[in-house]
Amino acid sequence: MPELPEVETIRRGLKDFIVSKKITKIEVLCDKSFQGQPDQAENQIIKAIRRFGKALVLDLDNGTSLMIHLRMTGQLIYDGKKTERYAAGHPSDNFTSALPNKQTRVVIKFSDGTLYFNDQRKFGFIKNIKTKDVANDSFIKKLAKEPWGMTADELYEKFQRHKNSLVKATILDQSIICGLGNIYADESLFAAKIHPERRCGAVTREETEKLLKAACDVMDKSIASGGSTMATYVKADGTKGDYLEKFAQVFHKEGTPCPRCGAKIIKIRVAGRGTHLCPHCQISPVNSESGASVSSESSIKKGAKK
DNA sequence: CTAGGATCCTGTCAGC
DNA sequence: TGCTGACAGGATCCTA
Repeated sequence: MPELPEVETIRRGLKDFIVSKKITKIEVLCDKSFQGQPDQAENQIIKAIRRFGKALVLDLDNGTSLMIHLRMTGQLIYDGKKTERYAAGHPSDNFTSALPNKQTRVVIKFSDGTLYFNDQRKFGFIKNIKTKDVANDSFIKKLAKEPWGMTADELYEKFQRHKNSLVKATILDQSIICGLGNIYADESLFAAKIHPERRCGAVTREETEKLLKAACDVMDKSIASGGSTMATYVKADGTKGDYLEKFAQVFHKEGTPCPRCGAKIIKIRVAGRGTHLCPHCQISPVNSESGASVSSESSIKKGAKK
């Protein structure tokens, strides 16, 4: 779940709590969630936290690193001894409830606090690798540039290479453009007025530029507000990051009016993912393009449209 | 090489 | 109330 803005939020927040602190103990509660030797990281000081796309890397004193990927449902929750808590990742009651709990997979202990890695679906992981091998990690080395560092020409060229792919599926591919996930893909396409089922080959250079700019804007805003799901807690005050409520225009908004034109936002399925859009602002290729080669698919109605 | 679908896993919710 | 199937803020693997 966590997309680039959430992971960046975690990195920034966690930095103050754990950098230059020593890991005293790592407890692995679910074998699948930790690859490698946890004890390699014990009694090591964390020198830095880096982010590569949606992955985090903690560099340790002894030349090894801990790579963390939260995938769909991962969370990192730092619990200080003196009641302060910093939590981000997949939103849930775990942010404020007692830990460890049933979804806690790995516990990283410090002398003055504890970092919990929670992950309901166990898709995420932590792994121990050598710091010098980070750049060659199979996941990290495939990552494309993030939207801020990519030019419209570069993205347009990639679209031409994948001209028969659906544009939404393409921008979710981290080797094409890095950082977008299901939320920001939908939000960016809405902002750029591009229907998610358009074929990449039919997206113009100008639209590509709008899309790239939209991706930057949407994620900038999210990072500035602390990601969609972060939360800083003092004691158990129930506050949460609320990107979805404050900034989302279409994501999880099916049935509500489009903020631009008032038409009802709908939810459909594209490339196997729930996809939100305005059927008026984002013109369907089925109705507009001559090709007619795009298979119409089931709309997961809820705001079916009149 | 690209494109599309299944799959990993647990929990929740809608519909019967 | 209980059961069943669909779905979930990700990425990889397998197939054509």
